[in-house]
Amino acid sequence: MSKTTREQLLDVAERQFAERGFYGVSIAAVADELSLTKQALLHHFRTKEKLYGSVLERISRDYEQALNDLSGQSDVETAEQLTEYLVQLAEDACRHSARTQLLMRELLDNKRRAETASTWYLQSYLETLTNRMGSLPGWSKVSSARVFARLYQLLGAINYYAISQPTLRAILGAEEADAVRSVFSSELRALLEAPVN
Amino acid sequence: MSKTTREQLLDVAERQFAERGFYGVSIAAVADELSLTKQALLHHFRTKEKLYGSVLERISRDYEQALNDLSGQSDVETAEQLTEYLVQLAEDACRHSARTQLLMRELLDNKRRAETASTWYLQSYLETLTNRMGSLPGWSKVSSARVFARLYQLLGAINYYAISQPTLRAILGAEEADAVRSVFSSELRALLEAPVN
DNA sequence: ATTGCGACTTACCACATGGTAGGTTGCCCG
DNA sequence: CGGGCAACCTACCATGTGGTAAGTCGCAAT
Repeated sequence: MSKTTREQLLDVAERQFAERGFYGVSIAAVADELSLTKQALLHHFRTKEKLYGSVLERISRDYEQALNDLSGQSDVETAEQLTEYLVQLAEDACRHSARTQLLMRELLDNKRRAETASTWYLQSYLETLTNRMGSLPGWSKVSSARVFARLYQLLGAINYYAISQPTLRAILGAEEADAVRSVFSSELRALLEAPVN
Repeated sequence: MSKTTREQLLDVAERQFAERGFYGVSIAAVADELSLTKQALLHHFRTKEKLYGSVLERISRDYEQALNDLSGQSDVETAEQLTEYLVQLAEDACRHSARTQLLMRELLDNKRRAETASTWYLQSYLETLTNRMGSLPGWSKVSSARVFARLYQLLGAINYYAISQPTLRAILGAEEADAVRSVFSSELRALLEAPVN
């Protein structure tokens, strides 16, 4: 049993939106990649915006589930667990670079697309992570703003690095880029363990 | 003496490209904002690509100059100087958020626009900064890959945070967002001073 | 005065885009 | 067998796009 047409369309759309952005993609181009007409696509998603929204929705579902998996793991949260989660996140962000790119674009666009659907997933995601981090031994007495600042710096480092991968490979060359990648996780740990200022 | 039309066009184009990306902007919209026709714009920049290229060129010139200012300052580089430079960079990135956004978009797009003009400014910029950091006392015995990884994480934290500003304000509310911003620099310092792993 | 030129304009065009309207086909269910 | 419906299709359209062609206007140099 193969994927449904709808899912295949979402796959292609996700990749194309990630590569060229909302305005850079035509629904005809998405449909064409599956040898369909754009009307077939419009049959599944009534408008281009709906298609884009569905792509985003699917991603946010996946993210939320990953977060739930983390939440469900245990009550006694240790620094190691959070660290490992973020290290894992970094690797996923690089592996699924299309998604990372798409979300980065969404972050850039959402001043325009304001309010509507931009906040949704980030909201609870950031909330949960901040709470987790704030309840760690070293962070319990720190202001929430400071916890959040540190967390966001880590997320920034991770996501920015993930989307930079192709560029870095071009700038540094393959071997040096791989060398960087292999030490990235351990440097990430160093940042996590850095004392509060 | 006011700005030339050409410069005004570049200003508007820079802002619009930053907000909506290359494909999201029409040259007519740029010209319209100055009450000109799109043909007036095409008179100054022969094509849309040329306009975009000119915007990028102007930005990269400014960045290079800022870097030169850093280079010229002194030979005995101290950790404090680099730290202050990065803190300054973070504040500039937030202040000139349009530029930061545009460069982020360029980073996302340059797999497509491959090779041509994407590397240019980043190349020397990263090179210089890496060398600076690598020659600091604490980093002199560390592999270049590790130096680079740490540096790139810091740049990621800075740039990601800068472009997130409007979203964060929406998610956290103005007062909490301001609170985060006021501790951001000091947390950035903490990351810089974190020991190597 | 005339020429030349930079800075614009209106008129126009080929083309791609998102979307509508109205089929056709094949399958499942009664 | 027949109705309904999902999943496509062809045909068409209004709009917006980047870009060309050709002209106007003011001004500075000869």
